[in-house]
Amino acid sequence: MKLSDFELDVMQLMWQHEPCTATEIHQLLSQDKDVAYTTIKTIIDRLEKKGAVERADKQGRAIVYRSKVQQSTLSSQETPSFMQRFFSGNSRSLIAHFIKEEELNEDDINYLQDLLNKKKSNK
Amino acid sequence: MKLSDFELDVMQLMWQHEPCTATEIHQLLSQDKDVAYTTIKTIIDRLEKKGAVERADKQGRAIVYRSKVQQSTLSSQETPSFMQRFFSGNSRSLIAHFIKEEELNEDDINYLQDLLNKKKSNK
DNA sequence: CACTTACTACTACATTTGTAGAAAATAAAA
DNA sequence: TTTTATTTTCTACAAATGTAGTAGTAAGTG
Repeated sequence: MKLSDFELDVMQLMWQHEPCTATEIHQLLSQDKDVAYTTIKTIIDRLEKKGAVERADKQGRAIVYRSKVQQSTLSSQETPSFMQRFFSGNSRSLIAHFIKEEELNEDDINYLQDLLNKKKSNK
Repeated sequence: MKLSDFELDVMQLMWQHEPCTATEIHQLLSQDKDVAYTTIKTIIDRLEKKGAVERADKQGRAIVYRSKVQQSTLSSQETPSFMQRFFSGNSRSLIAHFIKEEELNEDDINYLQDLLNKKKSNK
C-alpha cells in the first residue's frame, strides 16, 4: 500500500487517537497547519478507498474511523527504499546517522546497547 | 529541496557514478527496471531545474552531469519526517527497528556500540 | 415540527510525477 | 560531404496529490 505524505500524516494521528472522527483529526492537525476540514475529509476518504482505514461506528451523523493497517506494516514496507535512497542501502551508516543526530537519553542508550549485544551473541 | 521517488533513485546513481551522462544512468537503471531513455533524460532535466544536478562537461554531444546537492544534505532534510511518519517521531524505536531488522556484521556492531558509548559519556 | 448546524458526498482544479514520443541538432562514419 | 546514429529539447498525457468548495442530509434544538 502506497500512501502519500499527507495521507501518512493523517495516519499518524489516526494511530495515536483511534477510533476517531474526521473532525477530531482536523482539530489535531489544525494545531500545526491551517487546513480546511473538507481537505482532511478528502484525505480520509482516500485512505478508506486505499484500505488504510475503515468505518468502525457512528457518533450522531459523524463517522468514527479506525485504522486497518498497522504502522509497523507500513514501516517495514517503506524502510528499505528509504535506506536505499538516503543511505545507499547501508544500514550501518543509517543507524550511525540516527545515533549521532537524534536525542537519546541514558535509558534509550542502554536499551540499544542491549539490543546490539544480543545481536552479536546471536552470531 | 523536495525530490520525488524516481528522482531520488536517479540521484542515488548520480552520487555513486558522477560525473556521468544520461546514457550511463539509463544503462545502470536498465539493470533493474525497463524504462525508456527519454524518461531518464526527463528526470535529469527536472533534477537540473530543481538545482539537484548541474552540467559539468560535454563528451561529444552528450552532457556530463554532476550532483549539486549532497546525499547527506537530503538525508538530514528527510529524516525527521520519515521518523515522524513511520516511528511516531521516536528515534529509539526507529533505531531499534533497524538494529533488529537489518543485517549487521560484527564490525558494524562494534562500530555502533562505540558510537553509543561516546554518546553516553557525552552526557 | 420547523430550523439550524455539523457532517458527508461529490466535484473541481492546479501541480507534480511517471512515462515516453517526435522533432531537431550534432557528432561520427562512410 | 552526405548519411547515420546518438543526444538533446520540447511536448504530451494520465494518474496521483494537495487543497477546498458546494450541495445535500441527518441530528440536535427551540
